[in-house]
Amino acid sequence: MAQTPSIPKGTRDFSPVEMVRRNYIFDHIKSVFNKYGYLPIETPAMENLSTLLGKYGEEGDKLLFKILNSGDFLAGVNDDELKEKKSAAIQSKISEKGLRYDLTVPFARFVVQHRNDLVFPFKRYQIQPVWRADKPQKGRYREFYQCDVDVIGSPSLLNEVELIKIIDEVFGLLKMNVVIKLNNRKILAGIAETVGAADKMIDITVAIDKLDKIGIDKVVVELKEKGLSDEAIEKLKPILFLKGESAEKLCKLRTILEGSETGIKGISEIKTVYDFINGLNLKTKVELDLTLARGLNYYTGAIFEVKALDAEIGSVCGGGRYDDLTGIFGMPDVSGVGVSFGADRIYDVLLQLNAFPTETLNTTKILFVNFGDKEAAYCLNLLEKIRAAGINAELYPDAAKMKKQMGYADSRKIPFVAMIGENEMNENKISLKNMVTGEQKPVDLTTLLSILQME
RNA sequence: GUGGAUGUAGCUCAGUCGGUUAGAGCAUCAGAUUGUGGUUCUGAGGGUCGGCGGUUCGAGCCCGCUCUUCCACCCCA
Repeated sequence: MAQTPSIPKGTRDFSPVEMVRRNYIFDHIKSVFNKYGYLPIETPAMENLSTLLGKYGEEGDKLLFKILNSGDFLAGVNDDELKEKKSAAIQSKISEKGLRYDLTVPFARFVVQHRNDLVFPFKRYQIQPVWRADKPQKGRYREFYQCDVDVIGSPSLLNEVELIKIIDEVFGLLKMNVVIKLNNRKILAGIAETVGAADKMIDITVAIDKLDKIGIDKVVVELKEKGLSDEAIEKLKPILFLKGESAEKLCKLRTILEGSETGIKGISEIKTVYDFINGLNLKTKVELDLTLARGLNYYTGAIFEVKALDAEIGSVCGGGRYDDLTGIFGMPDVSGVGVSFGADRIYDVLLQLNAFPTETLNTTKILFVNFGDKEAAYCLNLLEKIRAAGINAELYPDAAKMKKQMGYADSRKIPFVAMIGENEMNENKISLKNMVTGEQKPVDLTTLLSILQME
């Protein structure tokens, strides 16, 4: 063999076993989405770059995969630009399409484009791969699936509550222990306002997000670097060290943020959500986490993040409310909220915890041994009847040696093998072998069907 | 984007101080067994030692560059 072929960095092949497991995740997620009245959509893998650029911040733009224009892509580039290797200037001329980076922005585009055909509030789900030109590492891929649920066109906090319920139900079905972390961008804005650095909200949230990891001293250093005054930092400190249960924290926070209208609004939003979910029978803990920031800057209200409790991995689900995502596409004042399940990370967690059900790969119930053309033709008739009864069955395609055909059944873990040679054909019988017990006996078709259906 | 590690058969990995023809287990294929799998025994195939260049009489081993994979940071699902 020449060189073994390979696939691009950060991408993966999925074997049949892996696909069975992935479908196990997708099927459960879909069933919950459907149950709450969400409808499926799909959008193309590639979007116009104008749709994608500028929506994910500067970092995000760098992580977009760009698609080279077809045909003579250098035609519009002038010699000077080429000679000076001005990548940025040339890029916009040679590439006008890119692979989608998430499902939310394409969804916003979809909503604006089809607004006249949609009924609002529009509840949709979308399960498709997305691509990021990130450096791959543990739990991070360049091609991965997101499972998005969003409701757009309704400002009601009942939607937040519904999403929390959906998260609770999905992870309940998958038997995964998780904690839902909840925060609100308005509170973060209120904090920034209160300490007198309203314009530094993002910097403040990113820094306090690291509090657990790097400790207060380094956070202070980082905030100073970002240009926050000592005075502001002193005001911020008591907020960072708020202790207690979520309700208690909220109460204290309300006093601190008194002067900020936005902050108070954020608190009352969170409180409303809590009041609703307290009446529900949630298995998952919903924790108020003031350090939860989330990078995407289009969030304006609630933000969610779900962490697996029994595995060291980043978040397995995240999302939030965005008040004006469609505004950038010319449709202002439409509020939406949604979350995204990271199927690949959920997969990694379940695998690590050995939490996949076992009997998932027995796709074929019975294999017919091939003894030659005459016998095979006879088997084909039987197969038709067996399959009509809803049983997965196959005939070995070649009249290979018995050892080979039995070995095939064995390694495919097919539980039954049917052997029909000249004798069986004459007697109108099927020699049925149970591959688990090794037991073998001649049966007629009716008996065979009832044995297979019992399993 | 920054820093660290890694790469030998399809897979997991040995390979001494730089020294003859690079090994093992698993997997694959064939035979023992022409209508019976798993277990066993015998045999076979399979290598650009990640790639390119350098040092050397001689490189899987030393040096440089590059790519891959993994880990940390940044960020993120």
